This record gives sequence, structure tokens and C-alpha cells, in this order.
Amino acid sequence: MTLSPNTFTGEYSYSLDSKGRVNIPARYRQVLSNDNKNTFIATRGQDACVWVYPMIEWKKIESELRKLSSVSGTHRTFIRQISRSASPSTYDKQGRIKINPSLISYAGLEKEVLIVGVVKKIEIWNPEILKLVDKKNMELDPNEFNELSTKIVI
Amino acid sequence: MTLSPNTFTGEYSYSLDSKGRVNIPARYRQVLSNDNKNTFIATRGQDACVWVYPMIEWKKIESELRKLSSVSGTHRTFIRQISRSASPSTYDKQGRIKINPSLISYAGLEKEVLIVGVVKKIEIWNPEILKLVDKKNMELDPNEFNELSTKIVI
DNA sequence: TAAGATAGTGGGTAATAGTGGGGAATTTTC
DNA sequence: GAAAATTCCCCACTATTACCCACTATCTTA
Repeated sequence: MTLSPNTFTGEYSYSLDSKGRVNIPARYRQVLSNDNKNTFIATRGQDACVWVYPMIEWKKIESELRKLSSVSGTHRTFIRQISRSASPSTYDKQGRIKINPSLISYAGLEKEVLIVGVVKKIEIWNPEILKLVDKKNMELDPNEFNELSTKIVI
Repeated sequence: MTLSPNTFTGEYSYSLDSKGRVNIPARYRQVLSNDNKNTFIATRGQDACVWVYPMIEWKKIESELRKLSSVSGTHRTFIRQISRSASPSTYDKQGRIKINPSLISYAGLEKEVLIVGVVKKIEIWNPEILKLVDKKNMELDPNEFNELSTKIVI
């Protein structure tokens, strides 16, 4: 039952408690490689959700950001936008990480929360919002979908 | 919870006290390598904010300055600008550094202050001003921005 | 199907982090 | 050289966080 390390699939319904903690599904914790030091980085998703990277994966992004130059205004803005919402959290004895308040409000999270594994990272959604976003996307980009399907064979 | 040394992410809301002191977030102090000797260098940002470098990172900038002839004209001007207003500050027992009055007025800082980790350095903003700057930047170069994000963010 | 093990949820408490201010030491100014 | 101002170091209070324990639900295995 050992899948590829640091690879997340499947979805789970968990709860966000009053202290802003969410459980990372046991299966996700089990596939984490040791060099992650039980640590994830939570940040704003492109969609209205929270993206959670295992530490190793985030470091790749970080090293790309380091290569950008502060001489360029666009680069500065870009670095700031990505970096400002990123905060690390090591999971506790019960397997929970802390999501900070600004991320919770960005993603509109309430008590019931949907955790979705999207291969390299994990998404945390308000299930209501995901339902809406899904619906909209399906209507919007049937073409892009077709295009994708020629590239990726399942 | 040990991420890369001397790397700053996330944002924090702190206050600038009547003596011109701001707290450096505990998490930032924790990732500092020892050779920084608890010292930061505060200087004018390219945007309307204060840039705060850990000492080690600042030394790299100084060495760029010494190699002036080998870098481009813009780069040279850039380095000179930030170098001339730079002043070091070692944080006190409570983790605060002193920001000198000319920097405070340059960045338009008031009591409430936003501290943003931008990977190699730290920015200190008046939150109102950052909001305006953000808005302007987003409108300015959406294309380059998207290009960057497809390359770097996964 | 019973019993042990594992997983998820909630909450209390000790330790840490942030804020404000006092007073000694040092520098500046007249 | 004395007074004033500034800087630096320390202490104290409060809010927040991280850590720990306990309970329940679910899954596994005999």
C-alpha cells in the first residue's frame, strides 16, 4: 500500500476547529518523506481555497523566487504576493496543522472542510464554494478541457 | 519547523512604538543563522516601505557594491540607492529593532505596521499604503505576472 | 463479533511572544 | 562642566501559542 512519496490523491471531509486547526489525513502523513520534517506550508490558492505544500515542494518554489531580481518592480510584486501568505506549520501529535485567520477568511472556510489531494499539493475548500467553482469551470472551458485530454491519456 | 535559514515568508501585523521600535516576528528570528549576530540592516525600499536585511544577506549587497564596474548601470544605481540610507540595528532582549526617523517618514509608518517576509528580506509597510500599491501593481502588468506564475508556482 | 489499535475532535495549561514603560549610561548642547 | 536629550538595557504585564491529555469513532484482526 506504499504509494509514491509526497503524492496526494483522494478527498476527505474534516472539520476546522475553533483554534483554526485542521487534520491532515493520516494517509497523507504516511506518504510524506522524512525530509519534510512533518511540516507543511499553507498559502493562498489561485482559486478560493488554501494550498498546502509539503515542505520539500515549497522549497522548490522558494528557490525559484530567490532567483528573481529586486530591480524589477514586477518581480518584487510577484515575490511579495506569493510569499506574504505562506506560513509553515508542523503538525501536532494529533496530526493537525494550523491555518492562519487571513487564509481562513480568504478561502471562506467554515466548520466543515473538504480536503482534496491534487498530486503535489493539498487543497482545503469550503465544500459549498468548490461545488460552485466546479460548476462554473465545467461550463466555461470545454475547449481547454478537450485540449488537455489530447495531452494527457488516462 | 526549521525551514531554510535566513528565509522569510508570511505577514504579521505589529506596532511601532513611541521610541521607534518594531518587533521582528519570533519566527523570523528563529530562522536566522548564527553568523548574523542578531543584527539587521534597515534601509529604504524601492517601494514606499522599509527593507530589512539580515546582516549576512546585506554583506552580499555590499560586495556587489565593491564590484561596481561588473554590473549594469541600473543595477549600480539600485545598489547605491539602498546602500546610502542603510543603518544596522541589533535586536534587544524582546526582539525589537530600532527604525530611524528618516526611514519612518520615508515609508509613512504610523502606529500599526505590516511586516511582510519577501524571502531574502523583510518589508515594513504602512498597511494602507501597501493596499494602494498592490492595487496599482496588479493593474499594471497582468501578463508578465501570469507568465511568472505558470513558470514558478505548481 | 469482540477487543485492540488507530484516527479524529475538543479543550486546559504551561510556556512563549508582544507591548509599554522606567531608569542608568552615554552623548550632545549651551 | 552642568543640564538636557537620547540611547540602551531591563522589568512587568497581557495575549497568544504550542503542547499535552482525554474522549469518541472507526478500522483491523483474531
